[in-house]
Amino acid sequence: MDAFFASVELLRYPQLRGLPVVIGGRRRTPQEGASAADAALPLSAFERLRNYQGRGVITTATYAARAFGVGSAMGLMKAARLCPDAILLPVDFDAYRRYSRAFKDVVRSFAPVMEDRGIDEVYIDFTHVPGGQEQGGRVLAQRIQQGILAATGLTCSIGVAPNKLLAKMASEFDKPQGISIIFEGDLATRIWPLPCRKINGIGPKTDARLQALGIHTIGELAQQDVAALVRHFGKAYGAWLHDAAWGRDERAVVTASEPVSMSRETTFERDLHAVHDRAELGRIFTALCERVAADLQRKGYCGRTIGIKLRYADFRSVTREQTIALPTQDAATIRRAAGQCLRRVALTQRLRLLGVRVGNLVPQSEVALQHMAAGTPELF
DNA sequence: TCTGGGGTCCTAGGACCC
DNA sequence: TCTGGGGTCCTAGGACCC
Repeated sequence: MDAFFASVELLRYPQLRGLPVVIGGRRRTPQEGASAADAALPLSAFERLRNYQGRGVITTATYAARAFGVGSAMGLMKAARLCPDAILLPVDFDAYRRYSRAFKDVVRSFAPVMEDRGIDEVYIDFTHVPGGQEQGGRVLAQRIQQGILAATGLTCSIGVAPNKLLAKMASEFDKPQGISIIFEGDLATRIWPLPCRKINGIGPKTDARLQALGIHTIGELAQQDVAALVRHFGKAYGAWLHDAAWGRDERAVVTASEPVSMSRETTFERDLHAVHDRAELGRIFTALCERVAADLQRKGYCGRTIGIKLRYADFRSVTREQTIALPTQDAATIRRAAGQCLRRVALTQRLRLLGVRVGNLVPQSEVALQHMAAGTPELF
């Protein structure tokens, strides 16, 4: 989806169309849900980025804002210097999730073999869709774009290719509202000139290491000896880098999967000290455990591995986890295990973030009997 | 001007078992 | 006297993605 969060916001605030708008920072509270009247709010009613104080990053920026050099993951204070007049909107995940479901429903109505890749992205297997091969897939891609636009008012960009790796790259060739089709024979002309960082799976760390080796483009990566890549990056990742540079990817489109973990974390408005701010930290900690427990209950899962995450003021992170005998979705049980984890870390430095995670998940239907047998149905 | 929140997967060492 | 070869599970950290 094109600038997904920002595009959803523009649907309810059409008066912001064409203006620099960034989404980020504070979460929208339920009382702040936009009403029909908001569509007519005067521009002066919107908060400007220059007035923002505090922590937080941009999750999405409109294309008008991107022209100022602001973009995803950038700190809001930095963005405020680049574009002080930009309008700042708090995130509203409930709204984005509704639109996410809506566009995925449209996709599935055309092509049922769809893999969910988060809130604004999917992979689709066209192979067996009637008419999917017309004009190399362009006809079906156009129909999907039109269907999504009609159902949601949102635009998207589609890449069509022989595999997921290339399709993902192709989807970024012509944003917004583009369709790009890549054939195997296009590798040298359309993929190899791109920077290595464009490969989904090469992040900032690997990119820096590649650059240090004098490898900047995918074509340069492709020319490397596999053995040399394996020496530098390990057996599995080195071989994968070479395959990726040659456009090789055999992964299937996976239509269903079970969650592995659920977590909640929060960055404090100011750094907190374990002793000095003990009461406040304790309240936040318990609330995080309750939120994870509520998530598990709502989605029908229990987990055996309870963990915490801390981020110190200097941004170092540590994690601790503990695996308990029986999977749980009970807030007090999670709180107890997480509390034991917390006792195993040094708390002399100020903290900026605290998180609670439950892993090793199993569907709750598989757990009830275990707790009955153990005589602990209340901890289930 | 410090840098969100929710995830997945991988690695590597140690415990423990057969 | 020093020393097998699997295998699984647990833990901590890190890279990466949306």
